[in-house]
Amino acid sequence: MAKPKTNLKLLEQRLDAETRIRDDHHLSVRLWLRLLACTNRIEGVVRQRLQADFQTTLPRFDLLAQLERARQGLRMSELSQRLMVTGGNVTGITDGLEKEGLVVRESDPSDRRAFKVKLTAEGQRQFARMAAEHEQWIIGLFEQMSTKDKNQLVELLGKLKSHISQTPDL
Amino acid sequence: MAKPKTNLKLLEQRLDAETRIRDDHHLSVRLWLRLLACTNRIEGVVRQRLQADFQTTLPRFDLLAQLERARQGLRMSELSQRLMVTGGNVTGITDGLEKEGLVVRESDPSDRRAFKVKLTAEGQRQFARMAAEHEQWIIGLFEQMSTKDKNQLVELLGKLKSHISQTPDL
DNA sequence: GATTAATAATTGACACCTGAAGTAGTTGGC
DNA sequence: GCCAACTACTTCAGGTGTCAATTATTAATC
Repeated sequence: MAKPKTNLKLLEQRLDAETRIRDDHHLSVRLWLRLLACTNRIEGVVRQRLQADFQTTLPRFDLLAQLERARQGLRMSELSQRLMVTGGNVTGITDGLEKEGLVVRESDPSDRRAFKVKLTAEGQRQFARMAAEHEQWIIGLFEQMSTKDKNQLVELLGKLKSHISQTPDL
Repeated sequence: MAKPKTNLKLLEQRLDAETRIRDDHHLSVRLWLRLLACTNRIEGVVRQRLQADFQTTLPRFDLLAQLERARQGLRMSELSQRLMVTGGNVTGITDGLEKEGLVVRESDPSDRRAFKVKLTAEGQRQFARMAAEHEQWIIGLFEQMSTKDKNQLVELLGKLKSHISQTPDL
């Protein structure tokens, strides 16, 4: 095998290209780490305050929020989809909320395998209180960022979301 | 008390202002939900693949990654800070990794309360294999986004991060 | 040098979350 | 009508995460 003659110009171009690619890769990782840091921080604050002010948790709050928007009630499987968690998990959280009287499982006459999960009156009251506070927390966390920057972020994250939703599971 | 004469122009301005504020609040919530959706999606993909390809988990991977960058070893408390999780959690994950032989706790002669946690040779081998794959996953997930957009996102998330890091715990 | 306060790590109780296996009810051919 | 395939939900085991309490050691104060 003959040793190939090196073409400096080409080599330089190739190195530049590789550098660019490597930088771009590095950029992706940096982006991911930053995304994660921001999300974890905000989630942590919200979780702490839910605990401190209302003695409840984020997953419970999220489940109530879904029911609030769907007064006719939701099936366990619908909750599972909307909350993006597994069915087994929804069972557990619903058990807890039902025990606290914030939620009921009503058996669905049209399909005896399924339930309609609904907010109780007490559940509605409690959620309303929490939701108002919760919104203020979110607003507060983002308030130092300009409206322009927020709009840009929403825009860019929208792109990202549509791209990654194409990546298949597994 | 004289009934104030309504100034339509001012009233309109005020309504506009309130609308703007309400929209901005809505914007913050939308931004938060989108941020969360993106992060959860990516994290889910990474978690699934770590499980499928390496029979391991994200927290274990993260802990190994910290040790890889700190060859001299890290204390449990340092791991706790860097991983942004509580000490009790680090104990558990380290227990698992030690049982699998990827990590060792070396007692620190300068402070008999503390350990230096270090990667074993096997730990280094396994992590190297995983890290290479992992980087490709991240690159793949972001590859449809332009370098310009990625740079902008990193930028904006940087701002967000610095703002929210000012929010005090509790 | 003895007491007190602070620090490093572990433990235990509880909540989440997943994936796989199990139960009960529905549905679509045949 | 019957049965196989599917669907709704629960259960269980295992890993992750928190907080509060505990143990062991070190540091600080007197």
